[in-house]
Amino acid sequence: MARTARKPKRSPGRPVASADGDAREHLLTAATELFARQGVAATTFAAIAKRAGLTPAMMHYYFKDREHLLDSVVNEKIATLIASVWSPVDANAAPEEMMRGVVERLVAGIERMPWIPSTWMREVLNEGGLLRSRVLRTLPFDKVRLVSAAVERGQAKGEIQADLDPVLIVFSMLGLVMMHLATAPFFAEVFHRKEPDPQAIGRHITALLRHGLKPTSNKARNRK
Amino acid sequence: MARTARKPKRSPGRPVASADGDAREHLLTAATELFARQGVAATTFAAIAKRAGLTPAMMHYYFKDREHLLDSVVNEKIATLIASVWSPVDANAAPEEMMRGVVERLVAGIERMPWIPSTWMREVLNEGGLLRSRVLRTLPFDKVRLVSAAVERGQAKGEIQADLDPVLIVFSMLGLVMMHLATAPFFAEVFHRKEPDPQAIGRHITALLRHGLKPTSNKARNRK
Amino acid sequence: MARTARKPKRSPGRPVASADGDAREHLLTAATELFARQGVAATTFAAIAKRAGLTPAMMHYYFKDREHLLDSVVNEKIATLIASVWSPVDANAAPEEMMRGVVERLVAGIERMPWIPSTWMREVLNEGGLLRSRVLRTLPFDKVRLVSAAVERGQAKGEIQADLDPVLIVFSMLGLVMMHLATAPFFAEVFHRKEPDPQAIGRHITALLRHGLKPTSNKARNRK
Amino acid sequence: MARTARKPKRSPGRPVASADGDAREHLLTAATELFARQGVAATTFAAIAKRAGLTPAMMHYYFKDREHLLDSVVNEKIATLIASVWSPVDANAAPEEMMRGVVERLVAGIERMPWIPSTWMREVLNEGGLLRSRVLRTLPFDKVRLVSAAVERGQAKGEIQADLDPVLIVFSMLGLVMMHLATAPFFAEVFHRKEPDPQAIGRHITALLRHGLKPTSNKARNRK
DNA sequence: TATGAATGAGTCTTCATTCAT
DNA sequence: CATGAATGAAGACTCATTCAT
Repeated sequence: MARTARKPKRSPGRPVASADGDAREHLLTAATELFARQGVAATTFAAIAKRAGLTPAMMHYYFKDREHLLDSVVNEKIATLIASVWSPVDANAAPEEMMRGVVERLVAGIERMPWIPSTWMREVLNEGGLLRSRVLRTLPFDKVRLVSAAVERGQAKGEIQADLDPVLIVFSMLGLVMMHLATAPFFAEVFHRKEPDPQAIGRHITALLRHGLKPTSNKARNRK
Repeated sequence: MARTARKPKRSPGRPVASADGDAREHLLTAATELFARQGVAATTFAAIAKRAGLTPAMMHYYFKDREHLLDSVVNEKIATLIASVWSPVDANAAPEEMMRGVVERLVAGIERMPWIPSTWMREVLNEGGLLRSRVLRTLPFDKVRLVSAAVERGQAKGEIQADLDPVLIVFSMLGLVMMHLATAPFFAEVFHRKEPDPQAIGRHITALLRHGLKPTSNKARNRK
Repeated sequence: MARTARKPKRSPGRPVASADGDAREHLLTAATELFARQGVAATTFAAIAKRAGLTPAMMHYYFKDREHLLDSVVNEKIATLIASVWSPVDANAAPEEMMRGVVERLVAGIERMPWIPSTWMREVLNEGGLLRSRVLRTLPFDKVRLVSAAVERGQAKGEIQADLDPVLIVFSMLGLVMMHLATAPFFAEVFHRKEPDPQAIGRHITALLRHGLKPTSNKARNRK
Repeated sequence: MARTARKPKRSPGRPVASADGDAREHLLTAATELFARQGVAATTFAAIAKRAGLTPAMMHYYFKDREHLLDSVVNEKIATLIASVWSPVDANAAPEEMMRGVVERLVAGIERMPWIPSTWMREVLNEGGLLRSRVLRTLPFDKVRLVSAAVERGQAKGEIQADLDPVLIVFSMLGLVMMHLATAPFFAEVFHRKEPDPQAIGRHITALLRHGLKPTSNKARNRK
């Protein structure tokens, strides 16, 4: 009896949701949330529409197509974040300064779009990720190279560890941020601790990047 | 559901593929490879079977259904790797020693199972990952806590940076390995460089964990 | 499960069949007819849809799945018949009167839904019948007990044979109706006679219930 | 973990079940039991084999085919019962005597093969029943006509109600037996009473056939 | 006799996509 | 803009059937 056979009513046309007007934005938001939670492949048009209180047909009205939906997510959401993170990079800044800035802006951006880290890990970094090639086209390689070059200069001056790969280190830095933010729920689940807040994670990563495991105190330094 | 006599036109039952015997192992291998490349959700039974030169029906013959297939992957493959990484952890070792061992064994294990990092990131760390709960059950929390405890002891003795979270650091360490190994193809694709080999990545991570960005030379140290 | 863009070659969505509007009702009718002829287990979604000039997918559109379809058949069709048969039963009527009314209304109902007897025998009375538990929930036991009680009163007054089981007799009565109506085609097939019409069967059953094999004695005849 | 992935062992050939030798008979028995419970359409070769402790392949070894299995069930089991019921019919006996004999032998036969009533109702009487045409070929129409003829003679002599159809009455008689025996579990389930035993059902039917609902008049009672 | 491996066909079900209204 | 109806193309899963061993 709990089972309810669907008896479709015969009354077309009257809109139901998106009372505030921007149905398209609602749909895009619903899409990003589901993508983060379930991954792109597992998210159906119907699910997105339902979450926004609309019908699957509306998805096609606004986005035409699965491909176009992904285009919209990347171009209207992810590209914006990327730009906000990398645009301010200044060629003349010190490498550590650059990196601190990038990390800070990334953390800030993710606080506005919490669905980013999960989606990034799943759909961009992973081989076969469904947003990968789209996102790749929006990456500001020139800016990234600016940072690598700064690191190399720092290594030449003896201010940065020579063992580090100057390109990989950019990945390490961003990857640590994404990974820790993306796995915060996992971490909480596994260790039965409360989810670490972004700020705490930021501090942890900064500390790690600055000095690695080694302490900076005189005591430790003297003991060596 | 209708069970009526059904005479096949073509003769079934003639073995065609996997003449070398262990069809099941072939299928499992095909599955892990596709899972790594496309993700679990996007990998169909048919695709796995085809890759092993068999029919979808054989997937059901050996694994019954999707759930059981995932069980098999976790229990027969991932759990083995996890055990090989964590079992040797010795409660009395120094924290850095412990962490070095874990990283080494993990890198070695991944060299035998290159599909691990991608799958781990996508299906274990990610919320909604399809192997997550299964893998969680096989994690040796006691061993992980051993490492955290060692880090805490190190911090108490002033040998390890106090700013680091002793539990998060385990995640950072393993996450760096997984992330760099998983994104090696991405890295190569983005920067048009050859894929970094696991050893190089290992050295990079070790260097980062030891000292962070700071160089270890006297010069740098003195300057402070 | 893989959700990749899929551009249909041929244009979907063009309504083709059941232009007269109530596709759902058509499907339900097709279902009951096939259930009666082949049994529930042997009736596929595809067969039902085809009979109504639609596609299997439409079955899922209207009924979600097999379970819900069966729910619909029982709740919207069988339950209605049952109610029409038993609701009018009056606690104060004489037992023979009650039974005559039930038989009459049942025969009348079956003339509107000729698929009932076959389905009832196969899917309700039979152990393992696929509608059994669903139908059971809709049976008006209180009304049935009213009849049994009336029979018992009749037996106490010596107006009804004491050898009869007052509950079984309700089954005998309904069973005779169902069985004779269900097996009318069988009967015709076996004896190469034309199918007996419901009225003829009704008279036969009434005669049998009244006096069994024995001819009406003078005494009884006079009493009338 | 409860989930057990099947790891087929590689050891062919050694029989497991049917220690007493007659595997074929075991399979046939398993088949009839499942047919009675679930119906023919819903019973798979695998299910039958499993119930007999054998593999589906053995079903084909012994019965070749689904069609041949049904042939075997009818020819080796049902036909035997039918013969035992009808063979003894004596052309010269009184109609009531004939019918009493048929009912008695049928009840006795069913006590040896309790799966008969359910299967008969589902697969023989019902249109589309999967054993129908096969069973039809084994029916002794001459014997059935003997009974009808006797009933007609009885009606001519005024010893049997003229309102009864002399052919239908044979159906009524056998149908009552089959139906009450087949629905005994249903009856018990519905009324929360213990399953009526065949003897009680036999008495009920005999009483009903003899006099219908009417109590035995003094005259009739005295005649006995 | 008996088994395990293998297969093709078919069933249920989901889904992206289209279109008339 | 929005909906409901409709469809074809898969995907998971089942099963009768076959064959080498």
